[in-house]
Amino acid sequence: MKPFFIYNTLSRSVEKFLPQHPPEVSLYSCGPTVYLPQHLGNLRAYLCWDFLRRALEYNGYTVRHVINVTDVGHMTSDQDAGEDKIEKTAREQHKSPLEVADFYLKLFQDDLAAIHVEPPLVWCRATEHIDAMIELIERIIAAGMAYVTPSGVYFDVEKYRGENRAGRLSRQSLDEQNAAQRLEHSADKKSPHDFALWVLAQPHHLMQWDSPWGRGYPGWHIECSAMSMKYLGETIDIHTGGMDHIPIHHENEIAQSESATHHPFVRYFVHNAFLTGKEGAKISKSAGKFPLLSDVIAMGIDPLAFRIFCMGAKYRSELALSDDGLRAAQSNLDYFREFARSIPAGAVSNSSDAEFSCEYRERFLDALNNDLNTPQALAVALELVAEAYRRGDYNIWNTLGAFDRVLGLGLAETQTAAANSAIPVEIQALIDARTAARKSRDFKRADQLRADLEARGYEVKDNRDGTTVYQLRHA
RNA sequence: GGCGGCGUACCCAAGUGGUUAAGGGAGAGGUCUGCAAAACCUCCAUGCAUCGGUUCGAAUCCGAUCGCCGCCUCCA
Repeated sequence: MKPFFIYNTLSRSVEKFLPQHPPEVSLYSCGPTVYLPQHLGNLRAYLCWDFLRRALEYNGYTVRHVINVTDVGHMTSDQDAGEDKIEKTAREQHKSPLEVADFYLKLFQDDLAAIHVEPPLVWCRATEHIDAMIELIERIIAAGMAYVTPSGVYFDVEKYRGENRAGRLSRQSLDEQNAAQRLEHSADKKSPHDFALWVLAQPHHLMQWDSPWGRGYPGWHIECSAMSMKYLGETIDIHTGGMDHIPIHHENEIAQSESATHHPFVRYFVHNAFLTGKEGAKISKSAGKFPLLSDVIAMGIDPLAFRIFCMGAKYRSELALSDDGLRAAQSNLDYFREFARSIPAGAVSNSSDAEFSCEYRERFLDALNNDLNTPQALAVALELVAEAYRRGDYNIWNTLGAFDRVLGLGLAETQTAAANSAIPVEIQALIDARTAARKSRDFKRADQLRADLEARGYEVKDNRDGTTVYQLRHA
């Protein structure tokens, strides 16, 4: 078994991956706040983690994947009071917070399904884990690392800093962070760096729960700590998230978690770089306009082409969204599918692949295990198919099938659909008529019949050996 | 101001010390074909922002310069 290497933000270096309890791997991904549709940049993040998960599974690991859903406590940064994002949308749309969260979570899950992101073992929602959060906050208070005030329970960052543990992820000392602005509406905080574990005295907040400190709601960071511990244990193998979460969210998660448990919270922190907009600008929800999967589909691009598009760049590199890039990915998708549809039945049932495929298997695994080098893995898969065509030896179906466990393009389904698609009688009649027309060299009529067939969704191709193949489009 | 990242062909993008700088898309030519499609073949960066340096050897390490971007406030 070849070792898997991954970049760990904690050490700022590529490390050999060693889970605590092989072959099991605990994987926690910071999930979205469900108050708006998730844009393509969000989707890229979950594609990155899907590639990670599938690569680990390809290596024989069993992955326990948990994704959280933030449906309370995530504040806007409006200077004034700051409003809960979910509640803000609820007000604007005249819905309840629960309706808003349900609606956008469903939308998100539908998008993930369209790009073949495997569902996690657990989707966990903040509002359904209030008890776990309260318990954890109690542990933090008991450890002397948090204090209760009339406006809320705050984590004592100064005290934590005394233990010389702050800033490990971001490599920034607290003094370097310009936190002056943050004091304004939280005079109870001992230090501007302190962050809320539990918020009190916000009567206008729609979502409130009883707690030992009074009615209120949880701070944003505590949910990830509480839920990852609940489902994956107090030390998890891999925690993923966007680069933007390194300096605040993940620092705080580490601080509060380790204060409570006194042992490491996460072994490998893995962060993805952003998808950038068409002008090289960052895509962000707060900026207002952002591209969605539905925009891609409206361009005539298959959602799975977006999957390939994202596979074409490393998770740690920024990726520039572009129409050309999406179309290039669509070409790749068509190429794989065309191979799957036209592969001879014998090559599908053959259990032993051509010898030349061995080298590709090795290169594919090496690419994945080298810090999840998906662009290289994709290149290997494309080259494998090209070589099969070149040699006229299509006995690579097992290898390609193995690759597709990571590529996630559903090529087996494409093949099955093409093989099982029955040609209706009236279509067969048109085909026969065209064949006859070609034989009598009435090409005008043959071309007319081809156009008819294409209008009905059938693609007509004349192969080298003179036969003609007909297949459903977009199988 | 502080922290961090990036700059590889027309476009996207691998490669981070050592043979001819992956792969895809676009483009050009060709094979096949009645035509087309598909597929395959050939061509497409003596050069990796610029200038220095280290080295037997650098896109890859170091320094400077220019340009772009992110974070430090909600964001994957």
